[in-house]
Amino acid sequence: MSNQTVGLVRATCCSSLVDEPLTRDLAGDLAGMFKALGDPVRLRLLSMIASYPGGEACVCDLTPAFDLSQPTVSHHLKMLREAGLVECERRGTWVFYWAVPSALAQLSAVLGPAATFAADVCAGPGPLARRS
Amino acid sequence: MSNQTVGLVRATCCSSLVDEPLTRDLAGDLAGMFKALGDPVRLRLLSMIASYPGGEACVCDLTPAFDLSQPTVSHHLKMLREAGLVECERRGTWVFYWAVPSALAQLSAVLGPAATFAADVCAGPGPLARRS
DNA sequence: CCACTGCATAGATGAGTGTCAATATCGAGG
DNA sequence: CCTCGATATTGACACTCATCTATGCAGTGG
Repeated sequence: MSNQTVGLVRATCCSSLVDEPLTRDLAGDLAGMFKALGDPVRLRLLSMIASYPGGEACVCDLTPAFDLSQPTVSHHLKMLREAGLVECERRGTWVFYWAVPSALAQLSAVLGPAATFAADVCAGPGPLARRS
Repeated sequence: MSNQTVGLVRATCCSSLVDEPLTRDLAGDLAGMFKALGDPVRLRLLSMIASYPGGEACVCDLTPAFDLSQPTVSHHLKMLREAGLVECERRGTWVFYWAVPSALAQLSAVLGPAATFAADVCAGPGPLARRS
């Protein structure tokens, strides 16, 4: 529903932390994605994938960048995949991964309004009204 | 330090997933915050706090909303606090929590560009070039 | 057909996490 | 002071997770 701002992807309509408390279901879905990002290795993996020329990267390019065994990296990629943050495709011997824009946009949109809203209302961190 | 854009807090300048691979340090910091959001209870807590009138909420308002013991809710609030996502203050008998805008803005900023970038380059999810 | 390379899966293990009951702490009010 | 209500802390326990080694599976190329 509702018109989407051109050039700015709004995954699910207007869902934000500040508009109203998240429903149990939505919170569960979002938490699943955030949890996938809650590991330095996975965050770097996603960043490497997204920043690779063409927006996709081969596993053979990612694995050597970590001091981890190949199965461990493969495991983290699987977590990102199951969270819906990346997708992959086999091309001959190699497997290529790319980020899922809509998923990242949804997460960004959930946090964005909360940040700007709070920044508007109160200048800087801290409570707005100090009723003793 | 460093000047902040008025009305829109940009925690660390222009850091995004797609610009370049995240450094080990930054990935660690960000992952710590994402991990804190990687639990449905904490996500709902943050949402309830941020969406409360005035942008802050008393613990006594939050606890009854969950089918969890009071210590458990207190534990989750501590996690959010240690991640830098919320701050709190005691007022008499009660303790009030509010969200930290700059932290949420930083997380949103890290994901946002990645989403719009990828959305621009390739229409919809999927690899851009299919070189067999 | 066979060996080799790239990647995923399986099983094991130590560290971390979410939850609770019990207890401590902190302010308010009599 | 002494008690009471509101939060935080502690300690315990089951469960999840990050990591490894070993193994399996899919393409490639001789």
